[in-house]
Amino acid sequence: MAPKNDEQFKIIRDQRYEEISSAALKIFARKGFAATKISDITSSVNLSHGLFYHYFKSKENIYVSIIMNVLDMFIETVNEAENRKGTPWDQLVWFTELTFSGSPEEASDRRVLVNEAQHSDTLSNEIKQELNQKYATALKGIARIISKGQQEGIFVDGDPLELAIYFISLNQGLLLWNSKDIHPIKVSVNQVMRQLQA
Amino acid sequence: MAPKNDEQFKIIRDQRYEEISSAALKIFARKGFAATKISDITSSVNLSHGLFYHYFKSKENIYVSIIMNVLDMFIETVNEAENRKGTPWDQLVWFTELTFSGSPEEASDRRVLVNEAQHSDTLSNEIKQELNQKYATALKGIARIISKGQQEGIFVDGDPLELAIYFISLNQGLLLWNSKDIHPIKVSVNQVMRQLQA
DNA sequence: GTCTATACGACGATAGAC
DNA sequence: GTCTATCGTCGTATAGAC
Repeated sequence: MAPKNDEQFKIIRDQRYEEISSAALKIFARKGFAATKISDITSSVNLSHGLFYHYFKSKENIYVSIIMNVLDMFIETVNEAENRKGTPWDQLVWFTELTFSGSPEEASDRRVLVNEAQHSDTLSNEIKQELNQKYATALKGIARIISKGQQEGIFVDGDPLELAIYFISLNQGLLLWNSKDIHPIKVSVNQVMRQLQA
Repeated sequence: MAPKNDEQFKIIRDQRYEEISSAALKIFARKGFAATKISDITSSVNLSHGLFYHYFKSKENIYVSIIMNVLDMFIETVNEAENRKGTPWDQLVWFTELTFSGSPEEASDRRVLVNEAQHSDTLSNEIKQELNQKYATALKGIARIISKGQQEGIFVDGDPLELAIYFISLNQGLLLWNSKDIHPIKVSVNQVMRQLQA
């Protein structure tokens, strides 16, 4: 009986889960894993300390789940770009525009977060490996697009995987740049694409 | 009397100071400020816990002093490039080669460290401002080189400061890339310079 | 100058009331 | 399901012996 209540509970629970994750992402990105206190998260969403642990097993647990989620979306975006209509050039332009569209803060936060996770010593090797694997998957997608573009003669010659690394490095370097408070810029897609132009 | 002893003490103290700083840089870069324990630092250089505080006032103190030092060296390198013989192109090639020469780990560590410091919420605003100012100083140096190159017609058109940001972002993105354990690459100076090429 | 021992506070996680 | 109260641990910084 009352299956409807169960479902509604689940929906509320899921919404709350998302709300907590989203707030936590921002805080983790800005303070780092170690410096982030559970109370930082709970106070930002009006959640009691105790109840937090009904949603997540531990601090590491929420941290890892957030990062995996970000990486999955990253892979998904690359796949969308690859399956899109248009030339490889158009596909990467679309990807770049998407990377720098929307709130710069959110994009920066995601980047900073993943960056810290990949680099940090606090995560176990298994998790870091899984993380790197997801990242590598996305990278290979970019490399495939570049490779196709090379065959069509619109991209510069060279190892597609290496070119993908240059491409991604510039993208992420720019994202990180705009998270600093020095001189934020409106990223020019053309300038980013220059790097690959034949 | 015994001024020689005093001097030798100072030399030993300075050497020890450098030794601690150098070890701490590596650890801070890999674990982040918050996750780094004083004992991590002291145990890596065989220093007792108590004695550490004869060298540095606090954990934040050593952290900030290391970062300021890294940034000063960064500015110094840009100045050297600018005052060098050769075309602006040669100057930036030299700078890029230097950036990726030597131990990739050390270069990555410095980059990761400064990156965290610039982004982190734990540092006071005064310090972050000083830090950003140093960074901006270096950036303006790069911009001047680019501007000169534009006048000579060897660099692409555009706001020199913005182009400097692209240039630095790519450099740093690549440094961060090589600090990940996915697919380290030997950075090609030509590929980096493509971005500025007229 | 170098060490050991300890004070003191902070934080993650849990227990248990409602 | 939600809260408050508390435990246990860890880590910075200091005090004080040698």
